[in-house]
Amino acid sequence: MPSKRMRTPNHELVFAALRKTAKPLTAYELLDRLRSRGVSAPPTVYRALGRLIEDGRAHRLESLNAFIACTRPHHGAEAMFSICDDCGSAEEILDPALSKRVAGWAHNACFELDRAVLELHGRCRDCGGA
Amino acid sequence: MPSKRMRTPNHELVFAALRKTAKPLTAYELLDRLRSRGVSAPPTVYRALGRLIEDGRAHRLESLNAFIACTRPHHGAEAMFSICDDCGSAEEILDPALSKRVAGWAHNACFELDRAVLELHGRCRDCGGA
DNA sequence: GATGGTGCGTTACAGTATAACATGCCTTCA
DNA sequence: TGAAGGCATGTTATACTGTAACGCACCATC
Repeated sequence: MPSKRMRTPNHELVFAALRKTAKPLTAYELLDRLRSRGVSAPPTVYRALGRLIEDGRAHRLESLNAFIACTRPHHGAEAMFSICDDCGSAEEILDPALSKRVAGWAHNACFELDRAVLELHGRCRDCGGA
Repeated sequence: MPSKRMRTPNHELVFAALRKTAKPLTAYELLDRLRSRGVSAPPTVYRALGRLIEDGRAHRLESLNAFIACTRPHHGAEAMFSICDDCGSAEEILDPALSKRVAGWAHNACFELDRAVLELHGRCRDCGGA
């Protein structure tokens, strides 16, 4: 029998809040935005985030302690981001050559890779990447 | 006139504690280990860590909220790590091709790169990377 | 109608990081 | 000599991030 787990109103509230902004949001920012919708405490937010991440619908940005919606579901744990420290926006990086290079390194080093955290900080095209 | 900033006993205490272990340490683990040496509160540890990082003598592992000594000083912000989720060890990755690929992506995307956070989670050679 | 799985609300707490202010030690330079 | 400023530190308090542990409700199954 496959999983019994379902999508719930809380999951969708959090997901919708993430999608509404271009910037990653912290769990507490999400909480503030959803209090009016009945979300009252951190565990609710964290539980929904955990679920969205499991399901590939959101990602955690480790270097910001923040979360972002993932529109295009992807394959492995290969989620890579560019983060603009000026405007706060973050975008998913899709670069197969880069993914391949990471996998190649792991293979050469006999490292059994589970998850790659790749987050590039700087300034986006609009903010000064002239 | 160059910087007046000096290395102080606190910096060296923290640096020595980091070097004494193979595993990354959190700020509070460092604090516990250094209480007997007179370090009494978080700000002291965080200030020393900030300085060590500025000076290229330590790195922060974003996905662990932990810190590790950097023996070989390096060039840019290119610090990349493999992290074993079994034994807790972390090792610096030196892979020029990978660094180049990251820089290449940034260039193509007109992204002005300041700092790359690259942390690979999995199992090291000893722990199961058979 | 018992049982068990899953999600939720709530409280309390653990873990991570910094603000703000006071003190002391230098160096500089009048 | 001594006033002034920079830097590191000590101390207290607080902010931010994340989880444990409990109890309840719902729903499916048998």
